[in-house]
Amino acid sequence: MKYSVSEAVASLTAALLGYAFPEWAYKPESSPGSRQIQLWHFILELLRKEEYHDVIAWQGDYGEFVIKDPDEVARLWGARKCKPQMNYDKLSRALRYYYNKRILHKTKGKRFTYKFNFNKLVLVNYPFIDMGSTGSSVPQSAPPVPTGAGTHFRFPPSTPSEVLSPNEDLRSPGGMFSTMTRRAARGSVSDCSDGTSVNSEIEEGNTGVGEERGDRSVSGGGGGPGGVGGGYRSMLHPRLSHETLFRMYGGPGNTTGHPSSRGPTGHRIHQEPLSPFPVSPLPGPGGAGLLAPPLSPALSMTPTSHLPYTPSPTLSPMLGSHFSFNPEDMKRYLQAHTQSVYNYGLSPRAFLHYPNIVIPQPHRPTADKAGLSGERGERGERSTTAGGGERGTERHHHPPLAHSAHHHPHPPHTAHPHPHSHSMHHSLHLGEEPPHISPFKFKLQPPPLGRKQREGQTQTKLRQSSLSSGSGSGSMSSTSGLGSSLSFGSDLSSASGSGLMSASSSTQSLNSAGLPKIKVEPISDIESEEEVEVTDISDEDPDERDEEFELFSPRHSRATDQHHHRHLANGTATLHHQPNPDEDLDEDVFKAPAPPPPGLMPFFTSQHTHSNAHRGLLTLKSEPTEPGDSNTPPPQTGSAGAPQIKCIPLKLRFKRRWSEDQRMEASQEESDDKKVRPEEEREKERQSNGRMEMEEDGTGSGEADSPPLLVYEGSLATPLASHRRVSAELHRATAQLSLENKDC
DNA sequence: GTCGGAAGCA
DNA sequence: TGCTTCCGAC
Repeated sequence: MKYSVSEAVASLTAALLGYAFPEWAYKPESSPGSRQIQLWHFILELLRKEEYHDVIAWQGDYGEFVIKDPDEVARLWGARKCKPQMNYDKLSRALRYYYNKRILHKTKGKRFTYKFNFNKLVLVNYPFIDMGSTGSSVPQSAPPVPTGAGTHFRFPPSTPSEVLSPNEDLRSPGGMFSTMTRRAARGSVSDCSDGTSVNSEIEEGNTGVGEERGDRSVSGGGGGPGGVGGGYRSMLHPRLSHETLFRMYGGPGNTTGHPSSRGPTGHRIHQEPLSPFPVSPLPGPGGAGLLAPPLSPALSMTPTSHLPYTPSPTLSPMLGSHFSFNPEDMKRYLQAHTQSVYNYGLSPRAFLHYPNIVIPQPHRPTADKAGLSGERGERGERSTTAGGGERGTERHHHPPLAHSAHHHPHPPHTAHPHPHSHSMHHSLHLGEEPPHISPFKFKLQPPPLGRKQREGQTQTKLRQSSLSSGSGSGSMSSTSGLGSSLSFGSDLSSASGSGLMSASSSTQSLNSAGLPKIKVEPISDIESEEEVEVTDISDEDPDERDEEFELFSPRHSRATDQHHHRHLANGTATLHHQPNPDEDLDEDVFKAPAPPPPGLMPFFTSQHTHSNAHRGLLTLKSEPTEPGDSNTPPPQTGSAGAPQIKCIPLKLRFKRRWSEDQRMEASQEESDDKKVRPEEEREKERQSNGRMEMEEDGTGSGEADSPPLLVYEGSLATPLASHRRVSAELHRATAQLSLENKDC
């Protein structure tokens, strides 16, 4: 067809250009519902052509581009669409429509600067791909964002310099072909004769080229997983499973030589799927190959001016070589992605593309009922220890982001109610490796902006936890959420004081550049516990939730603070969201609960809905160790307490743990008090603490911060202060009951 | 400059 | 559906 050629050309062009931008992104076919080129396609076209870089170019953050010459761009667009009257005002209106579609965002404070939400584009273009574990249940087209674009991008763009490494950046398949590419790239962008293709001539003969490119990428070290024949064209099966994706993107670190690191074709797949774009949904001539995830245009083309290195899209230092997992590089990639998450809205899911990244998973050798008790014991011990750095205690809430190095102690998720939704988990288990506990965890470090507040937050009792999903749109200033570090797979339950540590560590991790960074650090139970915040965006307001990055955005944090955080004694808060079906799939990454230990499965399975699942997660996450929370988490707003749980053992268990912890803490506290304070004072304090606890329980004030899950239906709702005591007792009693329900 | 509603077109 | 056009508001 008319596109086959053009596609091939586009593919080639992209390859030659050295930036892996899936050709499908430029194709009309990738614009559902329209045979006409869409504006964003057009923009991409311009962006990928050097000749237009003086008119429009990638700049700033990942996916961010600036229209240097609005009039010219408008003119080109008008020419392209045969709309001579086109002007920037109209063009910009069209761009604004992308806001709600989440295809594009406006970079506030920067004129003519926008950002692509690649994740969204992917979703748009890969409707059939189950991007998230729960993605299947999520509507593809998220609801419009009521708050408008204004609420987005709370994070000032951070400099990519730290985020991107030249190598990574350049790991595009076709760097060496830059010259050709440029030549080839020259097309008539303003050709209004052909509404479907910007550069019709260029795209001619696209077919087949993609494969070639794919091959090149393999040999060229390109970006890609190369191997994957078909270049950007994807030969994906209509229903690409997560497993497949993982395979595509490399399973366990290549260092492990995991089978999953190889593509279907047997080509080695690189673990660094840099591009936010997954394989093209379009069938490729090659047939079977999965494409190598192309580098994101943003990554490859991202600005050069402020980068310490020059990420020329056309030259890749890495040419001809295979990617080998380099922790440093990986880290950078992660950072880039993180940045995207923070600043650009990319989903944390992007981490899925980084098989080598170890997302701490709960280390539960047995992953059984015993796990809890054991865990509990560990925790208890830890709780008494200030900085316990034991590892392997992280728990499940981590989204199954990566599996390679990181072992998933969880048993097969066969019991999972959402086969599709949690396919990721399955994929993670590909090639079941021996249990391995990652000694490191990756934490998303909030951008600078949040830091200040975060510190403030920390100082303020570390009450607000960042990742909350709030419904309200926050102001830039409210960055409390930023302070939270995301710990994928980190354990919520933490020893007391962990929050502080976490906060400090996070702050620490923030570099002067202010980039959101991925913090790689030894897993500390305590820390992990506190970091749990991350989470569940499922409940967020559709609009807000919509943007993945918002998970990390201050706004969320703030909102969460106000409405969803559960404040932990240690200063960390767990957030919970209100279920929202419209959520972006991206969020699933977070949402997707890691498989619970067998014993807990019932609980999870019972959570059928998205939100429920989340809650389940949250519940786990919030597994509280903090004394302050020990009694009862605040009631979750909305349906939190819904009788979805048939078998409550989990909660009960948690409860029990809480109670125990509380007791322990109390004891400890008392001991401490005895040392330094008179009995009377101690008593006073205890009482005070008790009140606080009760309040946090949900029996008191904490409506805003209602914690999700752990809440017991029965215990939660005791609004009256007079009932606090009773409630506490009830909780304890319940905890006891948990023993009975243990086997539920 | 940016936003977003409204109406209209293909 | 995806803009295009117009326009008032900020």
